[in-house]
Amino acid sequence: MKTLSIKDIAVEAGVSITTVSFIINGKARNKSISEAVIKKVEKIIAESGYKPNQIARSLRTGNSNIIGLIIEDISNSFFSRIARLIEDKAYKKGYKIIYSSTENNVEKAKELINMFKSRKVDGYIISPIKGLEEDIQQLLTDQKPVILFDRSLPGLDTNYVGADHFKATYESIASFIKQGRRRISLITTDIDVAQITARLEGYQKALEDHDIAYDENLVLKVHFNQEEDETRLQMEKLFRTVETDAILFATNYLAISGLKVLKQTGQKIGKNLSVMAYDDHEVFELHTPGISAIQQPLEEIAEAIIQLILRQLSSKTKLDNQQIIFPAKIVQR
Amino acid sequence: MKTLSIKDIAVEAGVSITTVSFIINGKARNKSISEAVIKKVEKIIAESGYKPNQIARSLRTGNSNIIGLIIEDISNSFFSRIARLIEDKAYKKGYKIIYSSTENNVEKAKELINMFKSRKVDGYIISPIKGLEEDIQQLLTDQKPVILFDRSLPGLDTNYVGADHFKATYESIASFIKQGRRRISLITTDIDVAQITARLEGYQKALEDHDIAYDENLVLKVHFNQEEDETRLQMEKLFRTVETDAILFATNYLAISGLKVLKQTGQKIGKNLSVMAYDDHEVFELHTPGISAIQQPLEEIAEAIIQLILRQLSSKTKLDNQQIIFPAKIVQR
DNA sequence: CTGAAAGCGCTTACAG
DNA sequence: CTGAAAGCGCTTACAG
Repeated sequence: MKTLSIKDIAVEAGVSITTVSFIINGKARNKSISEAVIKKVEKIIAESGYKPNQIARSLRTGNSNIIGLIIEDISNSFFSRIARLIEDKAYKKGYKIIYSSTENNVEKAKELINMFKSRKVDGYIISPIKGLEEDIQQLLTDQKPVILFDRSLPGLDTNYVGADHFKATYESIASFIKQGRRRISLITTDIDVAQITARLEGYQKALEDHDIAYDENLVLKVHFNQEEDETRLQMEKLFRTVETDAILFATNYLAISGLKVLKQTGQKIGKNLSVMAYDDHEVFELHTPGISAIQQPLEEIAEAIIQLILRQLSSKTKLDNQQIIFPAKIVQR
Repeated sequence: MKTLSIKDIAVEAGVSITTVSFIINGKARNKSISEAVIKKVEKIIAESGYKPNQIARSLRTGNSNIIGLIIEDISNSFFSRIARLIEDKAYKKGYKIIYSSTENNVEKAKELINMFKSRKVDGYIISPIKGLEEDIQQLLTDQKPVILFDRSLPGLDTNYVGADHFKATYESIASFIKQGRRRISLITTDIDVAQITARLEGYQKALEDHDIAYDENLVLKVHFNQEEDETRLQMEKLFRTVETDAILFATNYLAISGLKVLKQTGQKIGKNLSVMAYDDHEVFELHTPGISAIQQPLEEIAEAIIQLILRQLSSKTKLDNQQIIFPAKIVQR
């Protein structure tokens, strides 16, 4: 069974493909096609189950109704939740999402952008990594809507949606200090992106403001793409050799690994040790004792991203870029 | 800056677009294009950064190098992990994945299939729901590669990759009974799909084989799309009113909700209550006490899916459908 | 060894 | 009120 084309419909209805096209695209009234013809063609379309070929439409119009979403890792719950929310909202507006994970690999990320380009996606939602500046600048130069989220890239003037990581980290460390903690450890990753470095800076500033000396032995920068076993070994060593009364984990997967290590080594969280995680996760609520977490407002972030990109997509002229920064919330457990 | 087309390259090189096309598609030697021309054209392509327009290519060839992935919910960790693995493997073979969540909504799922159709995806990987039989049959009739996974649809002769849910459930219930449990509760959902009903059947058969009467008060079927609060209320009521010494949760998100309820009501897991979850989750390993779980072999499942679909994609002739069922593993904690 | 031309299925400026 | 025709950027059968 060959799939139907606009021509088949036109022949069947005894009109030109132009007329059919106008009707499909809701331009019929505009173009003053007679009601009778509209009715007839619509009936034939409905009965035949004809669906316009989007590929042909894309080739002709240059757009695709697809938004490309580039994230670090879809299996990370922060990203998968955001992805679900974005997909949902985009879908309601007639846009589809095509996504891919970069795994923090610059080469893969560049390829993804190229692939999205050659597929003529209408807009880009990117959680960027260092090294993509040029590629993203090129998209901007080509007048493509680009929304960065979670992380921004210094030197690029783009739309950005994120949370105030510096402030959230600062406050979490301050809350540790208020509890009387002095030997506060930060376990973070070595990825060189703004949202991670901001967490280190928030940590340092909070210590400084409370007259606590920065001790680099308390800071562990885990290599991004290493095996979890390796990460756990490093943490175990830190916990064994350095005296610590509080730990802030800069990502939820680091916190999960850390909790496994603490469980295994039998170190109890509570009177002598406080723990907090960046980005909430079901594990933390259910853990005994509950683990405090810094929560980014996922729903608001997703909504802001979609609003920004739709605004760009529907505007003929270049709009001013917006930076939308949401406060993150500390959930004490 | 206009994007380059094959014509620009042809003009620049002083050859026809036919020649350029042959070179791009690796058919140059085949078509006996001279080495000198090949070199020259390749150089120009590399220097100009020209990327072929995939939309035009798709329109002409009828395929897209895109595989459509239709799942229940990308934010469910079972699906997001599978999605990541599939994306990874597909990517290495030059295929891209475009995904969407059905949210167990038949209408949305049908729309997604239609959208994928009109985007001319090369193949479909679907975790199906009841009501899609006709649409999927249509894809098969159109000779499109279709792989169902996680759930199968009775009456459809397709490729299928999944786990033996009946056996896994049977064994988990049997292990409860071996521990001396008699009042075993099953908390499941009301979605009418094979992989969920198989879990109920495994539960019933295990009870029967061990001469334990089936008691419907012990079985809770939670409505799929309801709010978590509602689910928790129902569970709380069950735990309060019905005597239970073991609980099998038929999905990981139900188990997570259930653990929250148990935590809140102060019911301890251990001597008087065993708990097991279907599909593992980080929560279960870290929970105190650890929660046993039924683990599907995600890596093997993803690999089998990709193998099957690539096999179909690269074969000119119709291949026999395969059903690949992996055993699930019980992790006792 | 290489190219002119048809055609994939649409949209739209133009003409009547 | 409606249609013929050009063109989006490719691939490929055919011709030389």
